[in-house]
Amino acid sequence: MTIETPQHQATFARSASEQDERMAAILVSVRDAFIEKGFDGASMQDLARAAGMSVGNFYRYFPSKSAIVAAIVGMDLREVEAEFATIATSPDPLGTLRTILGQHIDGTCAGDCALFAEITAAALRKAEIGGIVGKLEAEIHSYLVAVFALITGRTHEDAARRYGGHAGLVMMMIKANGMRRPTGSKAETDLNEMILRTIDRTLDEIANDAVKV
Amino acid sequence: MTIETPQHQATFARSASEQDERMAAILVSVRDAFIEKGFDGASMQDLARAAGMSVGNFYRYFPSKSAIVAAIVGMDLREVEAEFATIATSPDPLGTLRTILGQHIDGTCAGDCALFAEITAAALRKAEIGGIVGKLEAEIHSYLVAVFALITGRTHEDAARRYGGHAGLVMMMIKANGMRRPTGSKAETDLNEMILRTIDRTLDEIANDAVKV
DNA sequence: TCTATGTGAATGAACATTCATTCATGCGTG
DNA sequence: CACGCATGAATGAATGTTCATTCACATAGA
Repeated sequence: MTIETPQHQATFARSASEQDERMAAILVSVRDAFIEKGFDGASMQDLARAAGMSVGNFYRYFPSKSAIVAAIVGMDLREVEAEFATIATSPDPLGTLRTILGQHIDGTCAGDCALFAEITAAALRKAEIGGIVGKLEAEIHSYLVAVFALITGRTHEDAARRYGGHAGLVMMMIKANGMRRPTGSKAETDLNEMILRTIDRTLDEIANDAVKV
Repeated sequence: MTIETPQHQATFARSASEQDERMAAILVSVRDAFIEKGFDGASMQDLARAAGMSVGNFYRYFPSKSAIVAAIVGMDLREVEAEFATIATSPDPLGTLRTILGQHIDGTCAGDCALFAEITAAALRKAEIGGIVGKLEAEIHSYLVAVFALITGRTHEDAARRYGGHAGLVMMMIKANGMRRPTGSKAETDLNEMILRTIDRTLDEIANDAVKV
């Protein structure tokens, strides 16, 4: 079983967009393998099998495990960018931000949480991955600050000075929430509610700090 | 180089407390190896070397990696228990709790954070470790609720119902904070401050909810 | 001597990485 | 159109390494 482009087997020399699609499909499969076995736990043969291809061919796509993580993180970043684009162009940026954050908290998050935890752990150990993750987080932080600037009518610099901590807190909560083991207990829903409340308050604090018109 | 008890080579047939000390010393060394290489990344020979003993002998102490994690978590639990004992017997439980939580946030945390991240990730993957960690977290949660009950003059059940989410939030923030990569940037101190503020507010909310006398 | 404590070589499985090879297609030539 | 060749895509066996786990053996207090 091989991963195939929609119209089977596609052409031979692949176009750039076909390659992108291919890459994305591979990353999705590989992600599952990482979730199941962990960064060090997943062998290259595991990953190749998950991607539906031979080991040798897999090495044509990724020269190392770190490269895979970099690719996955890059894909995540593109998703986040899309979300922030939605927020920025929305008639009600704050409301849209709240909605999207709420979805991230409530979302079953399936395996993404596990991957999050896995990558976080690896980032603390391998400098290479630490750098990649650090860049991702810095970019998300900057996007958040941009939204805060938009909401309050402040410059990006001013917003960064005032709300940098707020942005960090929101990110931390989303991240930490994602790394919880789902238990289905009352404690879980209690905490969920508490997180949402805390995020709401944090955003309120910013909204109430908008420059007067 | 071998790890030795203070008076070299110790006696032969060891007393129970000597064994405990030995075990603790081994765990401390092994912890470092886990921090450096990760759960899957650290091999049993790595761990044995870190503990300053032969592979074969190491297996006499721990039959598996999971057993090591269980032992480490058990040690951590005993530390946490000691902290909560201090809080519970303090003349000002709330103040003492604030102080201890503050220390956990400010603490350089050295490698403990990395180990935290590592164990969290492993807990999501290996059911065995998930169970151990889940128990640890449940116990800490219960200790926190007990302190909240003490502070407000409520029963444990009532406190659990009212403040279960609060306890979860505090734990989550301590945990998430511990897993951050130290950057030394302004964003880091901003977030630190924000976390402390959020914890303070959470505790205030509980303190203000004490039963009237 | 007996038993708790310890050693480190040995074993076989799994691992990352490489490589000789095959496959399938596009393309130029006749 | 038919033929053969160049080339990107894919294969999976081979290589040397590391791993978890076991085992035969050593040492030293009791």
